[in-house]
Amino acid sequence: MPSNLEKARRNPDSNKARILNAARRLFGQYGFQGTTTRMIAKEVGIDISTLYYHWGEKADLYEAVITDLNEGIETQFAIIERRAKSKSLAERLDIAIEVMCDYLHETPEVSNLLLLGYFSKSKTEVSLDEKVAGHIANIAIAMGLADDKEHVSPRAKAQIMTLWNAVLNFISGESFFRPILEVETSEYLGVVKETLKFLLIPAFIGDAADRPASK
Amino acid sequence: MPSNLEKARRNPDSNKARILNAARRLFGQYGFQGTTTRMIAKEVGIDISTLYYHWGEKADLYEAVITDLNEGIETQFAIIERRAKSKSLAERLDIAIEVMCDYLHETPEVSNLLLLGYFSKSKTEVSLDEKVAGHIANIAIAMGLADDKEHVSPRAKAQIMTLWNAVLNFISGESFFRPILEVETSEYLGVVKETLKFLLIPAFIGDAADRPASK
DNA sequence: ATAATATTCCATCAAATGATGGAATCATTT
DNA sequence: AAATGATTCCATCATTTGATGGAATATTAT
Repeated sequence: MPSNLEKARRNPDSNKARILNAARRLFGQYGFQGTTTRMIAKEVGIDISTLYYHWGEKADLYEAVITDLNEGIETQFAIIERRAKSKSLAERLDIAIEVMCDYLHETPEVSNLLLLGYFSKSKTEVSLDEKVAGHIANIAIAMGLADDKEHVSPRAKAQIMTLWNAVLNFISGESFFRPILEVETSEYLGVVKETLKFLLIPAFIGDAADRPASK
Repeated sequence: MPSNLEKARRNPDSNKARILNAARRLFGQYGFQGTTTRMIAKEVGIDISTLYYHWGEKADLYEAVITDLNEGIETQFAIIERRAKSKSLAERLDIAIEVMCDYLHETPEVSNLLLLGYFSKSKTEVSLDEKVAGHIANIAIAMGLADDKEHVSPRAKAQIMTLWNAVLNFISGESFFRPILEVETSEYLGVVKETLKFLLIPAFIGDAADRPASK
């Protein structure tokens, strides 16, 4: 329920809000099945019945987490769209990569939750990311690859998905990928941004210009 | 245990082997925490104590699944390496994308298991994919981007990771991404391959051209 | 055929987990 | 201060889950 979420957001010190935040961290780290209501309650330092009082059953809390998270992402898209206005495609992509990488790196549970939503089926039907189509379309528009949500070409969608997933993967899998890359924590985000820009921006541009022979 | 796995592989009709295969499918679909030993036993049509008799505790079975899966992947890398010998970089990348996409598309649990391994921390420390570093290095060598496992540049690693992750994401998230792309099931794999080749091959080639000569 | 070994299932445990009722406490209103 | 409502915790349930002992059955070796 949105009014329910609103209540938690208005008072960030309330137990209700603290539960939501702890749930986000833990669901993001261990997934829906891997997180117990007791883990969340313990993290907040309250009894589990307080948790149930505020959010109802576990699946409802999870749903609230996802809704909250999707709104956070949409806020970032709005920022990108505003900053990308009247820029070249290359600059727009640069901005998009910068903003999303920074945002997700600050709140790594978000990437994790999204990826878990994409790839793991929960026995109990909790998944609810039909929002993704919207995200993809929003990026397409912000990048100037489409004029409205209904007319994004499949090719543009596939390309944006590749980019979007790559960002999520690198942020979410940092603990996994960073040692392999042998870079310091402080350098990781920079390496990721650089790699993504280097790999993908030329391809997007080449495509937008109707594929001239590159290089 | 390798000898343990070997036993199951030698007799694919044995309950031991059937348990392993069911476990792979279910762990891949629902993750470690989301899969119960009873689910696996039910799928095979046996009692759970038979499962415990053959594989010991749940975590051991999971470990066997992962080991089995990693060996399957290494087999594919060997195929790629053989077929890619003495081809141009563009052709090598093409072959790698073709082989891995086809293989993973036939056994979608594999991508899922790998991704879950990357992104979800299990409370019980079961994760065991230090193999990934090896996979990345293997691709780098097969692509001719490096001469030996110890000397793969971070940049090459990051690029290969992007490609590798993109493949896993698209295969594993098909049920999620295909409706968004609005393509038929029969077309999906082709669209994915095309997108990956189009986006990534030029970037790899451009980069290799900048590299101080090696081959 | 007999003995030894391997495999399977039934019954059962203990712990963990999702969930709830109800008493106690705190805050707000009147 | 009293009354009303909101919040919190304790105690407790019913299920689910990982795991095991032991009897029964099948398989293999002698």
